[in-house]
Amino acid sequence: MIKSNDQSGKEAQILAAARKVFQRRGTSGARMADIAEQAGVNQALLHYYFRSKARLADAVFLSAARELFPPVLETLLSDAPLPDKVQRVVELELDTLQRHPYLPGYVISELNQHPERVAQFARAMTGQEISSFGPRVLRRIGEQIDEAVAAGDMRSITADQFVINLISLCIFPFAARPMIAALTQVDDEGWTAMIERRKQELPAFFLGGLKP
Amino acid sequence: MIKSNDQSGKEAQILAAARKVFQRRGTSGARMADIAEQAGVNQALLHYYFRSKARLADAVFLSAARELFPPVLETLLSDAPLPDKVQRVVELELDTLQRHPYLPGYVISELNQHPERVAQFARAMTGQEISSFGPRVLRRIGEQIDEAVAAGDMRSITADQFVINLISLCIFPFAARPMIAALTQVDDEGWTAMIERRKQELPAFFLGGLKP
DNA sequence: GTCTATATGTTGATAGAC
DNA sequence: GTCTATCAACATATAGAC
Repeated sequence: MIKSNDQSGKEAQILAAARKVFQRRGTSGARMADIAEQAGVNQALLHYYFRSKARLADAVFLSAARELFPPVLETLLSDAPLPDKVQRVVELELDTLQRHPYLPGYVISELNQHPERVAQFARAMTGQEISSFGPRVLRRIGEQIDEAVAAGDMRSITADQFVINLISLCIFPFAARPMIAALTQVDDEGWTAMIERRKQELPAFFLGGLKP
Repeated sequence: MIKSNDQSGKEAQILAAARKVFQRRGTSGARMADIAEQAGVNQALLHYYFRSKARLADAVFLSAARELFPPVLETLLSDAPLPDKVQRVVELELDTLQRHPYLPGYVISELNQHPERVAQFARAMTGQEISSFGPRVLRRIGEQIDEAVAAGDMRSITADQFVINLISLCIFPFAARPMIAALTQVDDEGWTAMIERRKQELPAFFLGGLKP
């Protein structure tokens, strides 16, 4: 009965509020006062639960990083044929990002501005060290590429360029949404429509780029 | 003889230092003291020349935004055939970003975290309003796509998806460099090599994705 | 124009009542 | 566990000498 009075879920409220504020303002731009207000609690309570801004920021970053990549990496590691994987990754990622539009920009900012985040990111990819996971994915994709190339179904491409191209096409539009929206002059509805079209067209575009 | 004593170029020194610090730390993360130190001048001098941190940050952002996009947009607007444009944009952008690796992450951060930047960005695209420039580029590309489709050289694709795909493939790897480097476990040399390969392979990949 | 010294304002964090 | 009040540290900005 240690945290008896926390059925109200203050801790969860705080974390949710922190997610919102950190993702919009970045770690340095976020204010503890704003988080407290957003959570509807007193600022002192943030420190009671999370001790410091840095720790709270760590918690938020970790959960964000875990949301962004592991599902994709697991899909890429599965036994499905390559074209199916592409199809699934596009759907999975675009769906996730439509629900969490600020995630990519936030993760990119953090990773660029706070070097220590890189190691945290690596650990967040899975329980294990990235040293095993990243390369394992790339090896698996590489094998499948080799098969497809041997069968005459695909031009040769390195596994890392394959993966980089795929996630670039999925994630960048969300990270750069303000730019793109300005350039193409679309409002929120137009944006949603554009993303929906993208879900359908992207797999064909991506796989077409690899035809022999 | 108003700024007689500025042949030493203190103002330029400050701006250069500010660029460096803002691009690495973001607007909120950057410290005026760090900029002063980096520039080798006193902190009061920053205010003498730029009045406030906000104005200095504006100057830096503007120059960064101007470096990132206008050359690409002008290339896309030119009279060259579509495949040539793709080739040129890839070279141009990858070269620029190799020289300024932090640019994409910085611009993305700013645009996501500071809403007022969006309007500044729009103006920075060219002397004119983006309201004329962005759509003009898209219209021109759209025409060329239509021609290629009519000639049976290309699958149909909207002009905005065309441009989004192209800049995604060029810019994202730099914005997400820490992620990608962690995933693929490449060091600085490996990174450079990967980008060089990319310059050669990307145009074919991109155009291949549009074959009928 | 450029510096030192200092004022002013924020912000993260703690003490202590309830 | 949760709050109010307050502290200590830092960051931006200004005053004023040179």
